[in-house]
Amino acid sequence: MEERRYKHVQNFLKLQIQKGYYVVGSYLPSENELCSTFSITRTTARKALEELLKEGFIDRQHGKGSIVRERRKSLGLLNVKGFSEAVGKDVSTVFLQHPKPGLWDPAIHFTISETELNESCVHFARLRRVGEVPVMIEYNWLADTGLKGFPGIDFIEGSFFKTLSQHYHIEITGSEHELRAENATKNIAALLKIPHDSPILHISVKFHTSNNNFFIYSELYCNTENYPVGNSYHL
Amino acid sequence: MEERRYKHVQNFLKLQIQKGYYVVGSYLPSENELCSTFSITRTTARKALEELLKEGFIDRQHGKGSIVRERRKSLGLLNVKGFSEAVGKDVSTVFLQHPKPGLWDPAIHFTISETELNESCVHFARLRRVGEVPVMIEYNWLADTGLKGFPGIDFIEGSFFKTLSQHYHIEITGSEHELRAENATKNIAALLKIPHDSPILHISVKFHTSNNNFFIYSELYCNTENYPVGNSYHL
DNA sequence: CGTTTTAACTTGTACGTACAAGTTAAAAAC
DNA sequence: GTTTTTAACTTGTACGTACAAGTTAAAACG
Repeated sequence: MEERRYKHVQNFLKLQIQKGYYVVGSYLPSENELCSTFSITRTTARKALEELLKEGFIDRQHGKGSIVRERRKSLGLLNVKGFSEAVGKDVSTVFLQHPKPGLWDPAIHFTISETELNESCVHFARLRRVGEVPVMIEYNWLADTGLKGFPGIDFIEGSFFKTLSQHYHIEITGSEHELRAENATKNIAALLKIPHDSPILHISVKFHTSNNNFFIYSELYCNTENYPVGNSYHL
Repeated sequence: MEERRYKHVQNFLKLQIQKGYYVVGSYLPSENELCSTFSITRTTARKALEELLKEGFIDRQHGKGSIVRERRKSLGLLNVKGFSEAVGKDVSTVFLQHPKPGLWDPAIHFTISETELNESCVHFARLRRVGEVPVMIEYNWLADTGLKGFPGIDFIEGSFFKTLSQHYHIEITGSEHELRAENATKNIAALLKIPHDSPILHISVKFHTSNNNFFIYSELYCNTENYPVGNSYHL
């Protein structure tokens, strides 16, 4: 069975974007250019671009072209409000634990499949601050299969997802969340520099990726007193 | 300027679904049927159906047809896990305040536009329980313009959104959330039957609708001890 | 009667054409 | 030199055709 023509063009362009040949804000080739370079009709070229639009890689502008965009914004991911995308970028991230092989932790709230349990896992933890104030602790686990040479490389622009995309061409395709309000444990309270038993927001996340059967698990602990967690969804 | 042909078909089918002429699980007319009834080509019929798919009204199945689906599931809305969609449906909702004209409440976290402030608003509040255990309190506000005869009608299947869709053909098109972990106030604690100062999850929501400039504001207070709040997003 | 084949449906992909509509920069008019 | 017009691009809509591929029930076969 042969790969669909539109799928071929779609994957070609996606790879170019992932590799950084087209930076955010730049324009992809026009529909007619794609037609001649791939020997296809506009119907097929349009279908490929339409799919990239659905996946959140591009925006399309009538009369102008297809513009590469920050994909993260198309995902309904939770984010600390006024964090990372905020204007005042006095935001810092420190590693509590650099990526390192380890064991699947019982702290993970989502159910881990048999296949994953049989593999070894990589763990890392980070603390995120606004100014000098710590606002979030983030524990992450993932199966270390397929990501050759992973624990040992630096994150591109400090972003794990960006590294996953550019180095391994793996994209986030979805996520599941579980939200709980809890009293901070002694450990968490100390790291967030808040009184013991302060209310904190505990978020358990299971990220789905373009690589089937490969998931990323995160447990987040947020001090929402000054920086609430935000989320937005639009059709 | 004339309405686009595909848009006409799209809106026609959408209205049929909203009015309940096509129930969830039933099939829409096939592409070829749409072609003959509307005197259009398959390209146009497909475009209309493709749009309904994007909006979450239908699923499409190769070789079978377009099936009407529960739209809620396509929206990245927060929901109480094991609630409403759960198997054991011993779930109940009681009104703390039936829909009634009132004032815009300062408890609303999102900014309310000038236009909205100049209009009067409708308020209602509900308590949701699993068995005998209260798990969530929900305060809602909306501008009462356009929804003629609203405060006074019963909710269809107890759902405000379903009522909005079937009676007024207004759909939820997106939402913004702000999440906070807080200590329960005396009032909230009493309603949720939990000790004063227990940690609760406070969610502020601004729903966007198909009716531009019309929003719904909610403030939710959840006891997540036994029923965490869930959310899932898929491409 | 039970199985296999066929035929008639469905949606999916891909071809080609034509014109509408938004954008932009060069050419023409003033 | 400034403004207006035009022309050359872009994407959007809509036409029509053909075949591929998934689904299902009736027809043919054993």
